[in-house]
Amino acid sequence: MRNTPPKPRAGAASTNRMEDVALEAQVALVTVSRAINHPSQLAPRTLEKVQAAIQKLGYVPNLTAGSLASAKTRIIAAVVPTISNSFFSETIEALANTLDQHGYQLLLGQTFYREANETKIVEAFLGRRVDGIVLTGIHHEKTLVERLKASGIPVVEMWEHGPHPIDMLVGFSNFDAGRAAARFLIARGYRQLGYLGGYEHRSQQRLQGLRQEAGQHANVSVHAIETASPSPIENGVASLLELKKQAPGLDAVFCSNDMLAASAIYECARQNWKVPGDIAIMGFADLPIASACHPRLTTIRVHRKAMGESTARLLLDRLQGRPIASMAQDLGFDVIGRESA
Amino acid sequence: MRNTPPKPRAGAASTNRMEDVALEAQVALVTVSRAINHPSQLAPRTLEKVQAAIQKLGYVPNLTAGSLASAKTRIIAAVVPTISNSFFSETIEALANTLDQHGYQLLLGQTFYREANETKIVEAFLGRRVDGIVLTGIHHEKTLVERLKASGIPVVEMWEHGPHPIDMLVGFSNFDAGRAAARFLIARGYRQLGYLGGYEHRSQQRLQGLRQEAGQHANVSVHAIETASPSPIENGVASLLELKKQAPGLDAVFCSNDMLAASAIYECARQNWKVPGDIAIMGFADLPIASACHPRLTTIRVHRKAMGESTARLLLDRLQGRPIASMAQDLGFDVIGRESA
DNA sequence: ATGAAAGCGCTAACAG
DNA sequence: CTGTTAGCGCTTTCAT
Repeated sequence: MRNTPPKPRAGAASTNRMEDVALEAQVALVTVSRAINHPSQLAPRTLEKVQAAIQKLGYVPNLTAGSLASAKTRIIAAVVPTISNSFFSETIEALANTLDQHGYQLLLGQTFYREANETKIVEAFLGRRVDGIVLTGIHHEKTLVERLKASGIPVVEMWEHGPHPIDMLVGFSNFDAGRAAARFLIARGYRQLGYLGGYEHRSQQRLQGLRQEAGQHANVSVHAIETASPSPIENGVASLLELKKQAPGLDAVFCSNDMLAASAIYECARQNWKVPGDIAIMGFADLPIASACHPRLTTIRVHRKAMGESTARLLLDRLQGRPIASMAQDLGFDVIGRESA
Repeated sequence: MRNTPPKPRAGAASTNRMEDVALEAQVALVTVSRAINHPSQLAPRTLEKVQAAIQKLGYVPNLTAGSLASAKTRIIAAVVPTISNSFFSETIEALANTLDQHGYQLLLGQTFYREANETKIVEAFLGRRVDGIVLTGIHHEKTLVERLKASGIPVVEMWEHGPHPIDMLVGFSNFDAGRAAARFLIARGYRQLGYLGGYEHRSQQRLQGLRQEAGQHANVSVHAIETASPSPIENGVASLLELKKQAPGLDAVFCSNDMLAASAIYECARQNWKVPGDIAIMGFADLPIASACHPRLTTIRVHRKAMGESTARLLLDRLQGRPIASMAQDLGFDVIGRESA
């Protein structure tokens, strides 16, 4: 049935091509293309004919070919430390979902908290000529930043906030979140603050914030233990005990993650420490578990879903040539006072 | 510097092309291609020359073009209900990581527990000519199954087990897991079993298993409440209270998810119910929180990471023409007896 | 070991 | 509104 059946090459697909549809519908190949991509440009009757042919042949357009011809892939790549952390999985979920609704798809990369991985992964994504790139945080290898800036490809950095984005930015200040936590705890009368968190960059920023705010108050001290993993649970609980041993007067602990905080609350129960009587616990993120805890967890809510959605919208606006309202969006955070602190 | 600088088309990339590298290295274009894809076929000196040129120009091969020419995309698509659920995020994490190590990348789709979404998403993936597809579960729309079978594309279904896979299968029997939970609870002396879980298909299978095992014992009853969402926390806790009201003699509850179980344990503390004295709680999955709980959570461990890795390996073996040891892998599960039941 | 030629399946420009 | 022509940048035969 083929028009020109030349010696079929190795990679030759056994699938129907646009030409087959054109033949079937008795129109030119380009008309089929238009029926798919710009249906409004066609006469209703022509459109129908083509659609019928597509239907009949079960034709599925080859987007790879389309991408090559149009220099647009309709793929967005996102790089996060790991999707096992609810922090990022919910943002990615929202991002992918929003993109999907507009015909874009998400290619996923994970760094496992290694900067060098990030550079390598993005390199691979650039090779795929993705239409946009989403990065976690604002700290990247210098070569990566340069490459990205040179490429002119839309980039969104998320989950942090800072003065010199590569391109666009959607996040919040982790430092300020740490300060807010300190302010909250201090206002509630706690004086010996502890910090439980990993070595991850954003956690560290929150710790800095905590320290700086605490430093502005007499009689307020900060005790921190970094656990070995970036967002730990088991280690975290061990660290709580260690922390309490080092600073017996510890009266409140700010955890870098609600899951860690939830585990800490369990550990306090195990130790027979009253929360918040003997020790107050504050979390971070406002994950679902935070409101299920007993006592309910005081925490800092960050807008995980909104970050994903805003990131998607920014990218879509840019790709579709719409004006960008604000290149750097600070979505902030909310201190949620519950029972645990 | 271009060889033939014709009127630059719209989508014309400003990037270096293979030809630019060839010019720079004074070799034929195809030699550059080989330097990248089959370096062993080249004379060492030629290879060096080309690599130097690539380096000098900062050349990044266009994988879209390569994909079109070779009919291979090196992209694997995976569809899960949602990555917000740790169940799937850890499997996807392992999958993506393993694929990445072999030069494959992951395109992510989420159904949000709607079968129809799955069909639509996979359709889009097929348009991208992905090299393989990963599906969650063994229940799909009929049209999807047919399309997939007809396409001949490698498919792995995961997180369940059953007799008629579309192609390959990596998972475990949720039904058997439910039975195992019942057997465990009954052996520990519990008689009025409760079930807390969502309407999700795999949860339902576990409930069926629980019921069927319970049915084989006199004096053992099962009380179930389905919560409104597929894997709920807040509702789940409310349901626990409801369940206990309906069946005051309830002595053990099997939760469809460790997070739900952890929340249930918190709720019991709030109600002043001793766990496991007044009520035993059993979870599912063995998430990190399970071993941090107080009391530590008795649960069923499933091999989330291993499922992702096996899925990747199966796909890679198939794509690279290696023989497939077993097309359907049952990775099983382990009952982990801790303190809560 | 290297090269020349011929597409992969589609979209964009330019007519008509 | 529809068609013709010319590639997108790469990989694959097939030849040397």
